[in-house]
Amino acid sequence: MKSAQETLVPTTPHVEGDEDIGEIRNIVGFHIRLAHGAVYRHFSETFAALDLTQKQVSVLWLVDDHPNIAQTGLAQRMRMDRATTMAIINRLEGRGLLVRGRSPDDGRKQTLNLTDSGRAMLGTAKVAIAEHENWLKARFTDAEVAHLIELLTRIHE
Amino acid sequence: MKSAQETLVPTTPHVEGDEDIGEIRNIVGFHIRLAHGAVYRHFSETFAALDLTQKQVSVLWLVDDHPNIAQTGLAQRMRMDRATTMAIINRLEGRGLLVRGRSPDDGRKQTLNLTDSGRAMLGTAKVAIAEHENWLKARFTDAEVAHLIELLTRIHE
DNA sequence: TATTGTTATACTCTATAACTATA
DNA sequence: TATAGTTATAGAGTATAACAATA
Repeated sequence: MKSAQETLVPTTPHVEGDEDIGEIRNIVGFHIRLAHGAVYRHFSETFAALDLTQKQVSVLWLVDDHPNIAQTGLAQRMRMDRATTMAIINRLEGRGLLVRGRSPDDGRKQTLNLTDSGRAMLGTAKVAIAEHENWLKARFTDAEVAHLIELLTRIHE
Repeated sequence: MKSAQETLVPTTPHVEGDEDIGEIRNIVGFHIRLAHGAVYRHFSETFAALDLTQKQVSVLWLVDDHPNIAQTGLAQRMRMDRATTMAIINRLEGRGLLVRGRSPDDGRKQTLNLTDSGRAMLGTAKVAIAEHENWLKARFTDAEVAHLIELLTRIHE
């Protein structure tokens, strides 16, 4: 994309309040936030027609990969708390993309599974994800992609 | 706004629903989202006492680096739209951390500058950011940090 | 007691639309 | 016409607290 000018800010002063942690562009967290925002925006554009968010697609995908998964299992994989997970599940269930069921093993748990409609939606979503990922990966070599994933994994795992 | 579909992909035909784009853990966007979430949560904990968000700290820092910056200039650097920027500025101004002024050059623009209180808060925040960054960087070598920033920059710039 | 699901609540971020003032 | 700021509105994500049912 295009860059904002940046490029400067003369390292500067010794004024009070100077803890000397450097410039904001050297802060890793700042770049993660901006990169996430850029990815989020492109994702939203790509999925506007499907009316699905990142979280919703991830949930559909994970439920498809793990039939009968409980909400807590989903929450762990997504690094979300129960309440946040509930909100997303409610939305997807309301649209008829997945169904809740009773777990035969544990009366406290519920099973989550995709409906036929949900599976069809996931299929379409995966095509859009492939396009989205191509946009994202276009600026990297395969080795760089692998390295980036490895570095990011060290942060969230 | 652009609908996705078509454009691609018959890498694997056959079975319906099989787009064969691999596993979710090979999706770069998935890892960026999880990493961002992990960083966001740690940031929130670190800044709970200061009651500042990532966005708010970034704005304070950028205003300090660019005195008299206009809201639109800030929006460009933060990759936010005007309305989002307004909300953050209003909050910070309400807390007395920055002030709006009239631009002498352009009657449409306003100048943003930190108050003494804002500068003091930024000083404290930078200490907390240093701690937060140390937590984040602990899992990387210096070379890896530099590489990670370089890769992330290619995404958001 | 601990876990799972649930509901209620609240705040932030994000975005769009429409309006005003200025260029 | 275009830009800058503003206001109103809305949806999504995030989180905490409290509760019921089950283990």
